[in-house]
Amino acid sequence: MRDAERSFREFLREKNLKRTPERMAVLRGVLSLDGHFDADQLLERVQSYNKRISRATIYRVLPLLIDSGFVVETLSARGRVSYERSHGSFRHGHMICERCQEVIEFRSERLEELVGEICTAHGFVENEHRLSVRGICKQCTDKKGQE
Amino acid sequence: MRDAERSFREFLREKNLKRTPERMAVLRGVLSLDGHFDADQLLERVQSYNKRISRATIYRVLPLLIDSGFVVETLSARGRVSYERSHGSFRHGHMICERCQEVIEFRSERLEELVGEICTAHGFVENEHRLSVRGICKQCTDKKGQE
DNA sequence: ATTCTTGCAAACCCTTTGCAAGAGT
DNA sequence: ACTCTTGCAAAGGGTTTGCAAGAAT
Repeated sequence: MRDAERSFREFLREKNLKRTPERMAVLRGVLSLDGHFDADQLLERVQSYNKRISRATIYRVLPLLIDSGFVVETLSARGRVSYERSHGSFRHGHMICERCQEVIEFRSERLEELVGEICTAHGFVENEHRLSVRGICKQCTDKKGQE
Repeated sequence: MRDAERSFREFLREKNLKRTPERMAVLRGVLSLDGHFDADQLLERVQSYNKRISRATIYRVLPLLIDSGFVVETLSARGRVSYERSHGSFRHGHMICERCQEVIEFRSERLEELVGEICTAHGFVENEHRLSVRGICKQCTDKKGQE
């Protein structure tokens, strides 16, 4: 968290952007949220620190957090874009159940390695990757069987 | 193509939806488009078959094509959702260059297998998966080096 | 005949933006 | 001092929806 702050300040300095309490509060909000969140949820969290921070600020800071690698965009149900903390949260993929919309996170060391190899083979420098699998979760399959 | 039509009709029948020329035209549009496209591009293509088909119809048919597995949603640059044909196009991942926004497609047999294994381990029945890697492409890395 | 689907245009909703006041360097 | 950032509220732009006319079954 201290590290994150320092690293974000560094990013701001490099880009000649100012370190404001609002920006730091949004960073703090992101760090405090686990899993997926949308702009509204982030706003709510950030406003719990400082009620005066506006929705516009959330939308203005989010791109900075994406550029600096703290946040990644993800796709949640039905065309909605949401966000996810990137730094500090371990890498994982998502399994999204098309029946109940549940999002199951998983992790695979072999997957990380494999992706690394594929990137190297293409001369691509990886920053981040996301794997999402769509299908039917165990619960729903079981339920279906009982019908 | 014939297969796709048949399969989509089957899907419509199962859902008690009617087979209309408009719906079939949107399917045809999707099948004719390679790679990513957004609602507008699809509309344009579909209107080249039948000018009277409206934007609303595109938006109404797209979810059907997603549910029936012909189309998947993907995330393109800066929070924009786009679509991609699913049936008939081989499975692949995307490498998205954060500098030039180029999308490079790749394919890996080992990756397919690995994902299959992971799903099995979770009792998850896979329909489709997407891997996207963000980073810097070879061209941009090379260019950067020359500066 | 009845029910579903379409096109139109208005409504929606999330995101972006212009502006004047305020904060950071 | 100068420039950047913020909040507000209005604008924007893609997506959704109510409705009456028109197809599909």
